[in-house]
Amino acid sequence: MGKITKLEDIVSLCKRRGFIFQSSEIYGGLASCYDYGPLGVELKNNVKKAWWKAVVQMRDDIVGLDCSILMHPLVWKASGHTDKFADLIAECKKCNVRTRVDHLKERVEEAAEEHTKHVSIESAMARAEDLSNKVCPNCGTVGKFTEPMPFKLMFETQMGANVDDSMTLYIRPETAQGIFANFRNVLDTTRVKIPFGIAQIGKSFRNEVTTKAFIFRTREFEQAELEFFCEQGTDEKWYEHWRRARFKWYTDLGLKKENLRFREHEANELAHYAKACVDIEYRFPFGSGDWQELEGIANRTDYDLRQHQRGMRTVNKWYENNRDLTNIELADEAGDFEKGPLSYFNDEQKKRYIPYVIEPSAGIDRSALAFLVDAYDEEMVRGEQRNLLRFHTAIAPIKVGVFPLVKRDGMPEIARNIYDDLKRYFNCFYDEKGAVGRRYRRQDEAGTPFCVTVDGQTIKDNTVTVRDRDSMDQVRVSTDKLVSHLREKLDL
RNA sequence: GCGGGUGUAGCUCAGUGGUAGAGCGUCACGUUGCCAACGUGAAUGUCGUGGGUUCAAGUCCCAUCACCCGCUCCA
Repeated sequence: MGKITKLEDIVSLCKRRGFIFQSSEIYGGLASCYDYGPLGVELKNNVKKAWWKAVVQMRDDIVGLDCSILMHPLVWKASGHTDKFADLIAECKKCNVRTRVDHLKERVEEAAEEHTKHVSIESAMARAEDLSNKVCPNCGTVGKFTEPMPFKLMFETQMGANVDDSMTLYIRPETAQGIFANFRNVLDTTRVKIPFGIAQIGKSFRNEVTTKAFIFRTREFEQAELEFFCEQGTDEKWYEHWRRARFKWYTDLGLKKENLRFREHEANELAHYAKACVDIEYRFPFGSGDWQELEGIANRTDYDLRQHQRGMRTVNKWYENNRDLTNIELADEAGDFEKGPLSYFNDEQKKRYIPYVIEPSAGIDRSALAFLVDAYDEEMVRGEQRNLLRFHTAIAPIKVGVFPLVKRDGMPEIARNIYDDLKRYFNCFYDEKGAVGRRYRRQDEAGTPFCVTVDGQTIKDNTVTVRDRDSMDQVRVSTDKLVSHLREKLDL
């Protein structure tokens, strides 16, 4: 690992090389929002492609999906997000530290209420009215709190141009619910059989209480989520399967093993729907909170599908309430919920049931940054420092650089032809400016795995040199074998 | 949201209330036959933003925005 020891170094590298810019920078920036530059968008797209290939393309038991970001409001009522995706926070007037109200403890030492849960704002408000005996966990002051402030973690927006006739919608805080909402459609149209999965990549939005830390926790972010449906009883086996498979995905794409680890969730930090959850964390090379979550793998049980069956039974009530979610209670679960509309029928066993779900949920932005940081390297070559990004070939934004050795004797024309040919297969970059060594180094900094150079010998025997980024070694390859040579090397 | 810090060229950073700077990078021309060579030249600045004090503000004051560190938070 090179000299990246601070987050600022990463921010600087990302800016300098055109990977990531601050959003709206010319207007002074917008907190927590970032843009991907020319190299960054290639990197990010490659990360998404690699995920899709491993999770969808290479598997017979998983299909893809791309859902709209705006969904029916009842989706979020049923999923629990409208109630439970809101925290009530009070601030200690003495030390100004904010704490979730449900985390506050009585002054009298009570049986420690370890199992904290998100609850609806209404009930939390009712329960939290009296903070006079609560202790600030930071400074120990008793009963000096501000009024509890509700935090809405979902973005809201209006649908409908006519102001009088518009409806408040939520911008999805996770892609998962779109998958659950389409469970029936996929069953009916694709001949999948349990166990099977549905995968989706897309943007999600959360009003985090605090953001900070570059792109690790942004309010707009991209997720790659798989909902893998299986029969209850097999869920633990599949949970183990996906833990291993997802960890391997990161190492297969070049992340160093010593920078990756699992972190099991304790029982008291599990989400309201989860039976088990583990994070895959990456050790970013800076600061104190260096291990950061890249992906969480959760056993969501049959919670979501059962909840949506309740949601479907609530539609009329919602409509009668003028399409207003407030003061609406989710309909009770049917007695025979296992035979409901989101159930699965196993034709061999003649058995109908609501499947369990294993959910690997990866942060694309975080992963892209981990790949970037992990690939960064500095080394001394003949007394000069060489900066390079040792990207896995699948991740590298540019696959091949194409150069004429010098800008004469017909070399640029030949190199151009080769470039025009290669770019049909790979993302290539043509460069004829300045000394060739400089061009090599520039591609090293962008992480380009191979550079093809046309030289004097090319004119005589139609061979070119192919230079390897990591070793800087060169081999001569006949131009008519160049595409197949690079394809093999790049595994494309 | 609290405390601390930062904000000047694409990047890293100098800059004493009085002409806006360096290194690296970028571009052009020449040279250059394989790893950041050299020469000549050039471009690039709302000094984060807005107000105030002053004859004069990058510099002093106020507000604000953004980022970093710590706390806090985090399905």
